[in-house]
Amino acid sequence: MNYDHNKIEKKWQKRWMDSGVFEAKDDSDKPREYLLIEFPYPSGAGLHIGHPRSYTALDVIARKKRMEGKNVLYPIGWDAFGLPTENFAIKHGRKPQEVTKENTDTFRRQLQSLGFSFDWSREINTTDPEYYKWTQWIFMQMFKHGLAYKDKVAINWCINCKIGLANEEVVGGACERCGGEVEKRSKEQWMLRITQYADRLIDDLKSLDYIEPVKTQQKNWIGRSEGASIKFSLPDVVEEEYGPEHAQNFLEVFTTRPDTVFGATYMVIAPEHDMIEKYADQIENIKEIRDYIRQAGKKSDFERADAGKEKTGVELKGMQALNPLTDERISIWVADYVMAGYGTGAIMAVPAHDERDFEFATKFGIKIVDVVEPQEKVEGCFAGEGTAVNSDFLNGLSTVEAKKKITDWLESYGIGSAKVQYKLRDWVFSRQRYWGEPIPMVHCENCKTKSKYGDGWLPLPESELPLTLPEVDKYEPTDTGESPLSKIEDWVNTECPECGGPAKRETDVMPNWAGSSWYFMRYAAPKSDEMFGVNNWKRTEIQPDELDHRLFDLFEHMQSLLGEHDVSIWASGSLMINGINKELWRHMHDLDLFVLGSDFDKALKILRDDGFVVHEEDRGWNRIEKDGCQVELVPAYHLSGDVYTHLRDKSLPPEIRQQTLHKQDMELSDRGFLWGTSFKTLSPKSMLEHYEFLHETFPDTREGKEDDEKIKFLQDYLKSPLNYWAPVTWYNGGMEHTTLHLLYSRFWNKFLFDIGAAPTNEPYEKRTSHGLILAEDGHKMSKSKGNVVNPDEIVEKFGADALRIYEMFMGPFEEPVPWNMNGLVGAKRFLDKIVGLSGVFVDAEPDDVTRELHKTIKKVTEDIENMRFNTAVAQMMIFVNKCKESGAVTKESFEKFLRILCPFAPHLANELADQLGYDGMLEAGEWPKYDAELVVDEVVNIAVQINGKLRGEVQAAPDASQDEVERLARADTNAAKYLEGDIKKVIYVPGRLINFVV
RNA sequence: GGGCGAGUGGUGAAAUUGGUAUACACGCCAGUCUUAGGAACUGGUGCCGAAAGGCGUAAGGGUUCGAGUCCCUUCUCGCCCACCA
Repeated sequence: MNYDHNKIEKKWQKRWMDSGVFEAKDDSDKPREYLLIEFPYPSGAGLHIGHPRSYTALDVIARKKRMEGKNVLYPIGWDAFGLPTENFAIKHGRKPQEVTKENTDTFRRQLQSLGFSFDWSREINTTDPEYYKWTQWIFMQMFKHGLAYKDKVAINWCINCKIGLANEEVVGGACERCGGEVEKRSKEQWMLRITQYADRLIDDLKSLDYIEPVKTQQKNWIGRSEGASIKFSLPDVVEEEYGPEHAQNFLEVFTTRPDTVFGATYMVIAPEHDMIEKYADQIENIKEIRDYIRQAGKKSDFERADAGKEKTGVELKGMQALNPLTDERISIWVADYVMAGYGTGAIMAVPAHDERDFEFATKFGIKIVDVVEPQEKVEGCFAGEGTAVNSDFLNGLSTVEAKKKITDWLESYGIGSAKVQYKLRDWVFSRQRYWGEPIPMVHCENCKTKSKYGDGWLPLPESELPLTLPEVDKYEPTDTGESPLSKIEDWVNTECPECGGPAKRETDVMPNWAGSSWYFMRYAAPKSDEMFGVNNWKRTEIQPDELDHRLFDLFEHMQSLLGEHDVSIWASGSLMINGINKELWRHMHDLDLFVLGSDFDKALKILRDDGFVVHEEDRGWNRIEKDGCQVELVPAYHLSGDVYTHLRDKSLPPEIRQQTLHKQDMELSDRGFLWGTSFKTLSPKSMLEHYEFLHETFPDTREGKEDDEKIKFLQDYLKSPLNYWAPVTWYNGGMEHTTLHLLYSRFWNKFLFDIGAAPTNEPYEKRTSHGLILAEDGHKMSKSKGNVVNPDEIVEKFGADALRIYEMFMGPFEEPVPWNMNGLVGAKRFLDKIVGLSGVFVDAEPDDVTRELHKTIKKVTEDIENMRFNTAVAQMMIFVNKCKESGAVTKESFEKFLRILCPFAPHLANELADQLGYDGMLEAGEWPKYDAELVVDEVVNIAVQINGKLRGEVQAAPDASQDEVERLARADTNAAKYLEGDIKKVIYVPGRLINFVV
């Protein structure tokens, strides 16, 4: 029966909006559930038919979870800064602000027409100054913590877009956005030190419920490899000519196979390597080398990376290196198969055990020495693991053993050390564009030497945020690479926040990954002026005194000393609370360090050797002094699961001074990073308990009094919406964001956690991914191909419910599926059939209809949780077919069915329930439960097999005994024919089959 | 070249994870109806065969009473990365 979808869909959308049923409460006795989809970029093209796939999926989950009694947050917003809008605006001579408003209006209307249960009261927009105020605030914190820095780097420059691109935005040597040519340019850029978080970004994946492909892609992207760095000396360099600063002339390389160093018969440096110009006088064929470098520079990364092409290179004449193990002189080559950006930009080449080196050595006739023997003989190059040969004291060792031994050896002679290397690079954060967040930094020549930050760059005072984007008439980028903002003089020229003198603003803006790196937090408190603080807590800027500075330096010095030796240190509780209250400096006086138990003696030795005075105190405590600063060092027996904290008051008995924090308190804790320093951060909840404990036990001590304030802060903090909602419980999005947005936002979240602004170490507990919707021709939908499906037309003709049902039914959620208009017709037909059922009800329905209903409830309930929406819809179709077939269903059964239909087709389900006289909205009702006894059939078909081949079928109860089924099977005339010989064995699977082996 | 994923009717796909292969839907064929609609309804629809039966999950081999599912070899397609030492 056909129904007027347009009329009923509008009606219910209005009711949902007016009643506010989908508005989440910041405080509730119900369990919380935070469901998140990637907020869209409101492009001028309008909503893509692929958007609703992800949105419907989580909408189904959100609606079901609400009916199951959860307090659900399912928010929506706009990731609205970015190039396409800016380019469109330039082309049409309009303001990006206006274009963005139009686009978001269209998107909002389109999304609302699909009936998603978003909490529209929390709608956010990254281009809203009240929003980007906090994006700027976060950047500023990063700067203050040394994670944002300016650096002159070779960047990817898109000639067409006139913009610097992150490595990730260069696809196959071309610009990801416009497909245009990309060249290398050197420019001062703001960089974010994401590499500092590389280890944690990998290690913390373990505890997360992300689908495997996401985890492996992130791991591979970060690309951690463990190996060693080795210094090869350069015997030909004449020391006097290069002065004392060059007394240590060597070429350093990184290798994952230090065990093969005996087979290193030559070395290769990247064309960009600085030793070429440094030793230009020494190199006899410098002209030839420079020619080669020039040619290599002309090639794009893409051409250079073309693995199929033949290797090229030139030998440096007049310079050789010394293999420290064989004492042989080996040649040095420049070749573009070695890249400047990875490791040291130089390698030791072991042609016997590396395919690239093998190819190169074969071409240029360089000696090849086998130093690893494989298990089985192989031809040519062998890159695997085996047994060391021709390697002096390594001979006979396995690859793993040899790596360890040679690394120790290198370390003991000071010519190498174990090293971890990453593929991940720091994040180029500047864009020479207009439509982005202004970077809230000021450059003051006068403060260059005086400021604590050193290079003249100063953050704006927080009170000046947001630094709003000035409205201008012309905002086209320039050929020179200057940002459009640089032309607005009265904006660029400003006062220095430190000395009041003339200063200039930063004119680059942030990339559009910035706003999306923390938006999930903004949803928790979309209008808050105290986003990362609460109530009356004032985040006062405390000026560090001279002692603070010295402590700070000392602390950094210790860190660099210990870090070099791979000794882990954590700062103590006093620093943890500082992470939250920002009153960092005050507590620097009380700084303690925890040192990993097993490394404690080593740490002491290193510090003693460096001139620290170590006073042994009681119970393994050590006070360390240098230059008038004191730091306490405490062994933390982390490996045994406990970490100790302590009180300073020596008059107290030791067992009270030293309180053990149990492992369970540490659950939410994690290693953090502060000024390049590892420390252990407790969760705010553990901290609160800790301070409450101290406060109650020692109310009169100095710390006990201060704890009042801390406790109040933590109590407020724990009540804050951000703390309530974080982390996101389920985040669904595209695989294409795995190594960009998803990684960036994990990085920002970790940083904010470390400084106490975010309550959790990880932003998302669970991550799933949807497949693309392709065009009917199986290709990607694109305007240029003219194969784009318009969602407005679909909603108009078939209705939002039909579109939702179809998108859930079309195939497995995580797989790409081609769009098919006929499939949509089928979905509409299914809905019409339901309307047809709704007419007449019976007082008593057949048993099999009831059983089918309970099976359906069970299957739909389970399938939604596992995102198997296609089979959930199929099962609902089976139920509807069953009802039609038997022509009888009770009102009660049908109503239950409407409740499980509701997440998929909410408009129709509500309309029909309303017609039945259902009181209120289905969304406010309960999710139906199934009766476990009714989900199994009374009688099932049991297959009769002879030697595994199907020969008959009998009916029996699912739990029938083997004897009974065997008897029935023998009575089956068809099967009996095959049962004449000896029966060797009978296999019976209850409710499934019986198999006779004859 | 590396990593991940996938190959099942004419099509999108199911298959309780080792237990009756092709559920559900589309399409197609035949029929009914007329309010010609992107209609509805009924029946049929893996292949060969008149039937009995046989053959069928990319190809080949293996384990098993039994394999779409597990193991080995090969091929094809998709996505991501790509000279990462």
